[in-house]
Amino acid sequence: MVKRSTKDRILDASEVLFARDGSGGASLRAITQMAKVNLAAVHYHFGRKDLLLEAVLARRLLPLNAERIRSLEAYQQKAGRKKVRLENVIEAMVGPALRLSRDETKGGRIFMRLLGRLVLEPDARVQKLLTGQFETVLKKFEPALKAALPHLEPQDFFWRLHFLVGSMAHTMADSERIRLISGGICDPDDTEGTIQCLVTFLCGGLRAK
Amino acid sequence: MVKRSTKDRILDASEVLFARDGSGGASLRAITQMAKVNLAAVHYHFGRKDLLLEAVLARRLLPLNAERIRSLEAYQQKAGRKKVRLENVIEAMVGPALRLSRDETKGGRIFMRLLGRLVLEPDARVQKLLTGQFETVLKKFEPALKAALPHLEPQDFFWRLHFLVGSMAHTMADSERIRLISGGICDPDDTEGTIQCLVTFLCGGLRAK
DNA sequence: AGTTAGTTCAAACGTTTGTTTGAAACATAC
DNA sequence: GTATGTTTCAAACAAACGTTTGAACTAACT
Repeated sequence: MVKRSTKDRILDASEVLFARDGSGGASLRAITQMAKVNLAAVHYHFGRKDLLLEAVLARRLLPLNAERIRSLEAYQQKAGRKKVRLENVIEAMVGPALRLSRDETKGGRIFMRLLGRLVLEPDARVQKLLTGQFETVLKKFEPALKAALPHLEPQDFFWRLHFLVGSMAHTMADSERIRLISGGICDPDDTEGTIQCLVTFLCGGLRAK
Repeated sequence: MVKRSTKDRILDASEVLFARDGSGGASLRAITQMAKVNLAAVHYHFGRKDLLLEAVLARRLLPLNAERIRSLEAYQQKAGRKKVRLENVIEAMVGPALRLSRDETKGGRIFMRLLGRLVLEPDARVQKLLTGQFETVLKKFEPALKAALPHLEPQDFFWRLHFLVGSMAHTMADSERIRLISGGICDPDDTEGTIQCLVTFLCGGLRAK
């Protein structure tokens, strides 16, 4: 076990505590205490509290979106001249996200909870960051999605995209409630099963007349 | 214009500021200032800050869930001996919620944003309150839903219910992003249109093979 | 008018907050 | 080994926080 750097230890602790207590609720003292780091180290490495939050986000989101685009391009390559099946487009969109949300070595549930909370945070800085990230992905996916759903009116197209994001975000962020509500029947730790279940649901909804 | 009571003014302001800044981020000083009320009035009327939050929630959630159940029972009555159509069950579930989320005289968007934030708040007290509210509704809806979806395995049933909640919550809580992302094509202020769109999507997803 | 219960008020309590400071400790180069 | 730039540290800062207090006000009933 290599000793992690001060910077990484701060990021790890921030992720946990921002997710648990909110970006406003988590105090730098709690963070530095958990990270076993001096209080002033935060300001030395990140400047201000909100810049620390940005760093926590960027660490996970940049690789995630790169992976989504890589996955879509792999499906496109495999399809050759034909258009990619809707199931595959959706899998490329939600699969990497859900796998990340279950990968505890990369923040996993904790990071997803944080993300879910930030989506509704009206802070302009956070919103710019999130919307920017999402639009990059959307730009890449929009053509493939429209090709797979040629019968959809533009209005329905965007609404259903919106509903898709909702289901995905809720499934990523809230992985334990389903176990409780289903009385143990559903197992959120079965990542690939969950993905398949979600893809089926979403494709059904997207194709609905 | 009748002057609202101190208690109501506190609830109104709390709703706005809890939604904007989170339950931890909103200070009692900001709330009482917006409500044009003395700081100590909060403790006089509600005791503690978290009891104030509970009161804000109860004011909207109790009538909402009553309305959902009333609506489902109306459909059941109309169906007589036959089982209620899936479209109607879903409408009874998401319709009242979405209408509330667009009714600015009853908190509207603001309250929904608050609700969305609280879903991911790990505070045990808040979770108990929310899960309790949801289970009351679920108990009432479960038979009708299962009857309308007889082919579904229990596991798929609960997962899809989970996805439904995600789409619904996201649509209620985040009403402006869709306008932005769709480039103005989608209008979240068209409440009934949104409901119909969402019901179609959800039924498609729920029925998917 | 006098009494009482309900409500509002300004002021203060002790904590905790994000941020700053300047010195100490560390590593790397010459 | 001394000098240089980077990182950590304990201590302090003003500001904001939730909560408490006791007196002042209001309205209703005797």
